[in-house]
Amino acid sequence: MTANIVSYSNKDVATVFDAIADLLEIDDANPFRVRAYRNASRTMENLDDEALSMIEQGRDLTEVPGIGKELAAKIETIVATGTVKALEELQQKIPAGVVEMLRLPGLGPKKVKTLYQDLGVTSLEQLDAAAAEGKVQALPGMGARTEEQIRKAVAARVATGDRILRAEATPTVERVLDVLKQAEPRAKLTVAGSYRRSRDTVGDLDILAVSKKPETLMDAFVAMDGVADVQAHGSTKSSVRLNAGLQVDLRVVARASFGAALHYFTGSQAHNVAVRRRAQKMGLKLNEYGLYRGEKQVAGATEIDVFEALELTYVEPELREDAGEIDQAEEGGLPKLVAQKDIKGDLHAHSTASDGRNSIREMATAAREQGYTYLAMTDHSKRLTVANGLDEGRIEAQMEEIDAINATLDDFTILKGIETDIMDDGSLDISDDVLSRLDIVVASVHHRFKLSREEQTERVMRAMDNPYFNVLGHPTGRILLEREPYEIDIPRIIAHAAERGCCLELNANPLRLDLHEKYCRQAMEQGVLISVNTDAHSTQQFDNMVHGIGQARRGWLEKKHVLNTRSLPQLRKLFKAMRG
DNA sequence: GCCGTTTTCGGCCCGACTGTTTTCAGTCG
Repeated sequence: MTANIVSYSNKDVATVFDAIADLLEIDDANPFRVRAYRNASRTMENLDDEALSMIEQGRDLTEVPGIGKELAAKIETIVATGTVKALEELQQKIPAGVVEMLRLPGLGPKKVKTLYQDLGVTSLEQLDAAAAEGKVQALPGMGARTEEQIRKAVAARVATGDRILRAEATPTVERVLDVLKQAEPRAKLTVAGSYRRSRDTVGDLDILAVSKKPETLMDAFVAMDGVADVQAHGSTKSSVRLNAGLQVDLRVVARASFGAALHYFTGSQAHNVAVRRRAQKMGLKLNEYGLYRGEKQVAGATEIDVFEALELTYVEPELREDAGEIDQAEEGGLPKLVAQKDIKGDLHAHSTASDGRNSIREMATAAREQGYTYLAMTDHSKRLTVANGLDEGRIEAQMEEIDAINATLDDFTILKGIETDIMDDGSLDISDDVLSRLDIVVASVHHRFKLSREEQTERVMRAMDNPYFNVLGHPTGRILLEREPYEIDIPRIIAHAAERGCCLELNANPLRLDLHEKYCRQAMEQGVLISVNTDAHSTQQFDNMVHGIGQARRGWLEKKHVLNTRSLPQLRKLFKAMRG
């Protein structure tokens, strides 16, 4: 046995395939070959089973849709070595910095190739310098405008990253809709794109409008405050980049096309491709103006019409990722997704006792205003000294305080809880005696993020074995755009939770949205309940539930799959069973 | 590179806007 057994995950395979696709594009390969790699990358990322274990079990990778003989062989090589010859050869041919240029808006594979081959540019810095010196406009197919665009794009790239939190984009969405509404009060306005699909982060914003005066809307749009750069300004489509770096697209269509346009503009691209292919097979053509048989529009005014004409039930935006939703829609088997109104209470919240901003009573009042019937107070426990975590004595005092407040409430209940720390060895940092007297125990990892996958997984599984353990808090510890999840085998955790009968949290904090949708779906399939909690540290943060619900819906969860859609008596019964 | 109730070869979603062109390629979503 060697000391360092390294294996590579589906995620690594996806990364390699994407890199190959980028390089192939620049190398002027067959676009459909490029697409095959892109599709395979997406497929691998969403695949439930790890390729490595599939291979070990002797399963045939070509059974996975979009994976043929060639790609299956490459996957085998990648999971063993982390790379593959095809990638290495392309990397020899094309330097890494060239790929980075591909990410700039306005630059695609053809121009990047020209810049690289004719000017020898291999980094953003070199590109900017070449543009500054006027070398770019001398190239075939490029002019002064291209050069100017490149300089702006490089500056914007340096200033801002790629994507922003969905929650962070919300004020911009509201502001843009407001500007457009004022310009043309009769316009029908909708936000589409990944924002409408409730993705955790968004790369740009897509606004759709129905209006008889498209020019009025377009003019107001490109002239609005905060526009740094107008990238396109047409009669039905415009595109701007805001000062903050975010790109916003506006599309205007006629009423008869609204549904088709909304569907098209909502995406995802992969979903659109799959639906259009279905239309094609039925002898129809789907575009943003409608669904057509020859010249005749057969649907398009509403999304429901379009789906119906394609013999599909309505697909909620959150499910439109080409992840099996089309097959299910054909069979009428799509889930009835959980909604905010189904939530009866929040099971993870903090007060001033640890690091929260509001008292228990204030938190309870705010939770009640959300329409909830219960709230679990789960302050931090003693190991987390920076958050003024509670020891056993303070927990007992808090239990008494909660009893006293509950005595004054008639239609609302505060549950006694704790967010206990999972220690290095998988024990919990509060004694079983005290845990046994609480209504709910949320347990979380707050330190030692760098353990190996095996160690971290074992640690958390041991914590779950504690008889008073109810919910695993923010199971992977990810912070969006900031911190990767720690190494942990979530499918194993899910299997263990199924055995043990305990729950996983979907933390609704927009920075976390942890558990990821993919694992929500896996948990659901194995009968593990998900608790959608805000982890509120102030009364305002109860509003974060909407983000958690969005992620839950992306994870195909129905009301019955979510712990805190249960009434209080049902909840108590479940907790009792967990301890039984 | 994948895929097949029209095909094992020849297809592979579809259209708007821009810039550099004189009729269209490139890019984007």
